[in-house]
Amino acid sequence: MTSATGERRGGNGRAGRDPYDLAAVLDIATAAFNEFGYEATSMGVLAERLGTSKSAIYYHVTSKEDLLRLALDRALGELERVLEQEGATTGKADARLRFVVRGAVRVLVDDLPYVTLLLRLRGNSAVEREALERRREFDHAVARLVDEARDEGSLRADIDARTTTRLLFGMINSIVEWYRPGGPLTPDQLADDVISVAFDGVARA
Amino acid sequence: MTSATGERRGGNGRAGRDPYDLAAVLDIATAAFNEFGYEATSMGVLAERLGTSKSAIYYHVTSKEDLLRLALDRALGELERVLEQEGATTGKADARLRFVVRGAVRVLVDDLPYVTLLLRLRGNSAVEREALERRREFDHAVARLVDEARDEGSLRADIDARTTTRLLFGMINSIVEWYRPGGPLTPDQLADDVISVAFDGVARA
DNA sequence: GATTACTTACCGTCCGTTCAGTAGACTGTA
DNA sequence: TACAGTCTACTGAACGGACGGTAAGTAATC
Repeated sequence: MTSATGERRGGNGRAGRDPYDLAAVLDIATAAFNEFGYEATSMGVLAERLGTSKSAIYYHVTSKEDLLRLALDRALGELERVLEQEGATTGKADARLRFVVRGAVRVLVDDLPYVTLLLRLRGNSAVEREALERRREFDHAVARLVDEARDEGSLRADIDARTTTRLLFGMINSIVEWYRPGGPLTPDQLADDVISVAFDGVARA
Repeated sequence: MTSATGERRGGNGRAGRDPYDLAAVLDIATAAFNEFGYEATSMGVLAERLGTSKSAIYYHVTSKEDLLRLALDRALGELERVLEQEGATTGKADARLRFVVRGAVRVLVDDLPYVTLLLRLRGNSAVEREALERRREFDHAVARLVDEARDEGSLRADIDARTTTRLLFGMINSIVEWYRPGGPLTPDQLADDVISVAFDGVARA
């Protein structure tokens, strides 16, 4: 049996060996899923990278798909948390939208591999479809913000709100394809640049 | 033996049965690769969708990877053709950049499945790495255009040119994730919107 | 001796690919 | 017109290997 989070035991009961680190397993699994693709990543390779055996993984996780579910849950949880923060719920719509964009960029950078995995989903299994559904709800919440900011007069009204949202988040999400922490661009600078380009464009003002 | 294009014969020699349509095979294969992911698409499913057998496919193509190569070649060829057109080689850098952006959007729409496949590559095999290399060359050509447009004074200079290019093409490439031909937005309108948002931003002018 | 956290060995399935055989269309010769 | 020969374009069955997952046993810790 698995617990609600999918971890099999993990805690420190009284007897037995040292507990191990589920987070480390997830880190390595997520990195491999991103590197090879979920389907192309074998449990054997995963075990090798973890320095254990395949069956050792199955002691803690019920299936390969369970690893995927746990990883996606983390990314989605972090993104959803942005929408719940005060900056996203109070104030002018324009400021709330900018807060959410900045928050999304931060989550993207802080949990880069997890969000990368989320953004590459295809929906081939129940786990993937559920994650896509949660992602769609996030997108809708942002779309509502865009609508409000438009009504408020902060955003241009000559382009469809849905298209605006999609182009906006297309730009944001593409960050996972090239940004690597530790480079010349700090997360805060990146967020500044994204907001600046997204709201004011690349042309000279 | 395969020909240079990877097709095995295809033409009409004198004897034998009706030739068949390689383009149709590629269409179906590309659609399936996009739907399930390349690794997760089995030759059996492909054969089923084509209404033939697995081994019939192997008469025309040497391997599953060959199908991938042919599909990627098509997408890359179309993108590279944009850079060779007159609008991309003569005139002000700003106009050339806008021409290339518009051309890229058009290729994206016209060959949506093929470009989608290209944009989701991971680089797990030689075929994928070669395609990524060609794509990188395309990106570099665009980056040079961005540089020129900046020097010319048409683009803002407060943001790194590389970051600008990436955000610009992040926005453009994200189109494959949501745009579907036949919807309310025509390809030309889409190109207009992309250029407008990319160059002038989503904020009210 | 109870419980945890494994290890080694293995199982059934599916996948990409191959191979032997063959039906159908055409050509060349009589 | 007949029919052997040649070529294309397949079919159906099979193969080796890899993969996700399991079963049974065991060392470490309480």
